[in-house]
Amino acid sequence: MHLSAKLKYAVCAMLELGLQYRQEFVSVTALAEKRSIPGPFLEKLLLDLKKAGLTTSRRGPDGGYSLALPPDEIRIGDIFTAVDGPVNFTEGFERQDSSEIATFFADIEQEVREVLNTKTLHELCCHARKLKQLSQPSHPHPFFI
Amino acid sequence: MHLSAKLKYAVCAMLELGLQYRQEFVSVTALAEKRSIPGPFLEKLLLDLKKAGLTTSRRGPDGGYSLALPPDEIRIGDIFTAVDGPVNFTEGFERQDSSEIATFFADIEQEVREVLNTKTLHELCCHARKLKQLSQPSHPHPFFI
DNA sequence: GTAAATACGACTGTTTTGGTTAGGAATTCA
DNA sequence: TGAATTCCTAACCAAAACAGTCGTATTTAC
Repeated sequence: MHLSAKLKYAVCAMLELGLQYRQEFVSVTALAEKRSIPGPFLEKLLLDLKKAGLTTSRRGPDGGYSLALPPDEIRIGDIFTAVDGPVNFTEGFERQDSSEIATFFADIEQEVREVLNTKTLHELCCHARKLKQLSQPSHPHPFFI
Repeated sequence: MHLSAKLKYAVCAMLELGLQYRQEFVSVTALAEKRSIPGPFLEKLLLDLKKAGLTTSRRGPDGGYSLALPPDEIRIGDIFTAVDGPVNFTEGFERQDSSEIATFFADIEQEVREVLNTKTLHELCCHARKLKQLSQPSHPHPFFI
């Protein structure tokens, strides 16, 4: 079980939008360059995220995309669902001779959903900021100079 | 996120082998008919499961497949891994500019693995037996006759 | 030897994935 | 008004993955 390229791009883009939340709108081109994502592909992606209510956009000069919600109200599972559709482990098991498996897997499916819905974009942003701070401290403490 | 047909077939087959554990070897043809799985496809599948150490086989008349381990030592996650490869949420995020995401998703990946490794084939078998008993009680209690 | 079964590899058609191209519509600013 | 900038939409395409078949070799039991 692996993640599609589309979903990985989506997570990258959402992280970047999360880090720039409440600043200016970010153009598709800028996002694509910053995160090395094929431009036109990212465009469709951001549109999917918009349809799912996770991003919002503005056209014209200085337009671009932005989060539609604060990062702590966006769950990682929401990104999965918006891009790849909902986690579904029971589809195809419903036919009469394996409905036993369907009910068993409904449980597993629910637990996986909870894993994805427990973590938020805000947590990912915090994690990213912390790592960046450790690797390139831009304002070292005076004591160490 | 959905399950491949291959994986669904594998779970069906493993359940059937689990229900018949310690009885005779089950031929691919018999399994395929019982669970409505395309024969030649099931064949490759059972071979994958064998390579992963989950099933064992015997050739010749009265040959067939059987579990290589008792059902309570086979985790649902083992079936996933054998058929579709290991759960991998971090691959592709390792490149320098998104290693932050890789480390964040390593956590999520681990939690998903735990969900799949917590449930065993034995539990699935029990679940199936219970449902079957409820829907078609072959030996109803004398009191109700 | 013959029949029954697995083992193995090559092959095929369809769907999904990853991505491009081209043009239209909205917004801003001069 | 009009030109530049940006999102929006749809059609298109190649390559890979998926689902499944076929043919044949090998092992085993009788």
